[in-house]
Amino acid sequence: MAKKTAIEPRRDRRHARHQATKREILDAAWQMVRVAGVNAFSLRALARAVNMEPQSLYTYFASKNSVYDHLFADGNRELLTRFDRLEVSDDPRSALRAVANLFVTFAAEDQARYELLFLRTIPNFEPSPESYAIAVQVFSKGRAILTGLGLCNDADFDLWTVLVSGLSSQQLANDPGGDRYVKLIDDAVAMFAEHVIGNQDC
Amino acid sequence: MAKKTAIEPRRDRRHARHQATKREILDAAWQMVRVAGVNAFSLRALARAVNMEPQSLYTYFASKNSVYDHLFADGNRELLTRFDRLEVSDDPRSALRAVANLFVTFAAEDQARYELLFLRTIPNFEPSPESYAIAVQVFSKGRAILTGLGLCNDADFDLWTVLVSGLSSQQLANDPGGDRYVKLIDDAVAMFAEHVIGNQDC
DNA sequence: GTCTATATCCAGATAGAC
DNA sequence: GTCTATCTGGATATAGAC
Repeated sequence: MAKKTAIEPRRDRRHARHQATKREILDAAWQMVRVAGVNAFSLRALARAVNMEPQSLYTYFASKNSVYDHLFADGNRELLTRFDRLEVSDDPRSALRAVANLFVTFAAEDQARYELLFLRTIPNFEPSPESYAIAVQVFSKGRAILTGLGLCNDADFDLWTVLVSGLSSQQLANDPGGDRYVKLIDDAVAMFAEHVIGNQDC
Repeated sequence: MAKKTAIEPRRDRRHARHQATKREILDAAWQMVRVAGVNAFSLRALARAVNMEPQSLYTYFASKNSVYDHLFADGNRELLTRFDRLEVSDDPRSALRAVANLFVTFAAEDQARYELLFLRTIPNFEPSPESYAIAVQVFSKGRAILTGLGLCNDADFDLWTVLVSGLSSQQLANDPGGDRYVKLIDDAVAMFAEHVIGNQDC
């Protein structure tokens, strides 16, 4: 695709403009789902937010679910980036703390994003294969980090995800904007580390 | 209210019939949210399911959110009943296992019910004070059981809810209908019990 | 790429006859 | 208590002019 750039500069400029508008629309969409929730989201309201007629959005997105799909991909890309940037300590406990902090913070930041990425509450939406592939990358990255720390047991990894998803969902459901469950991260990690030590046969 | 029964039998019969129809409608509503999800639920479809015109439903429910509210109360009453029936063992670990099993089983049985009771994904719905009071009873009951087992620390109780909600949500999200996370309950309880022992100052 | 016009359908809710 | 009729507004999506 990149080789066309040199040959057709006009098309390239048009493409860039198109992408910029698309991004602008998606940013507005994020703001809307954050304010009103993912299930109250509508194309009409989105169009209003970007000063367009609802029909014009179809130049950028084939359907409402396509917008959801781009948001889904956005969110997963963001999470993947944070994982990639994470410097993993040599000390397993401190590394586990960092991973849990990263995930729970990401979750607590944005209820709508959490709902979109990790709960399946939107009636006819499921991510496209391309977007889902990013989610798989996120999962693999998390799994790889824990394997690197010497945690190779599948059930123990599942137990780990139980902890971080439990912390995340309780924080969002019972103390949105607060830190009641975020404060439990260190204790939860200590509990987990104590439990799985010596349990591995890598 | 009960004293009116003897004086006005006709009103009472009418009342009973009214309640029966209401129940029938709610049962149909449960079936619908289970099949299509809580967010795809509509009064028109509900009316169709019970062979009524949509407008007739307003004889029984003041609004769509009132239907949600009755479902919310239903679900919490069911959970409360199960807690009340639970025979709590003297052995703390075995009691904790039973509580976790009760809750996670309840959650895994019905994704829609879990969403309605524990996630807040329906745009303009929040439970009425009367319905919410039942949810509070459920929480108190759970808390009382754990206190009875010698767990009096607030943070440890929060950690407990993190575990059971994490098990529940992961089971529903990643292995609906299966037992991948249900199988982890005993291990999770063992981990928790080991961790909180000696941590209490009741 | 954006618009007007339109198609098609669905939603929640109220008024009033029977 | 159930119906018909109706209000009001929302939704996603397509066709075609400019």
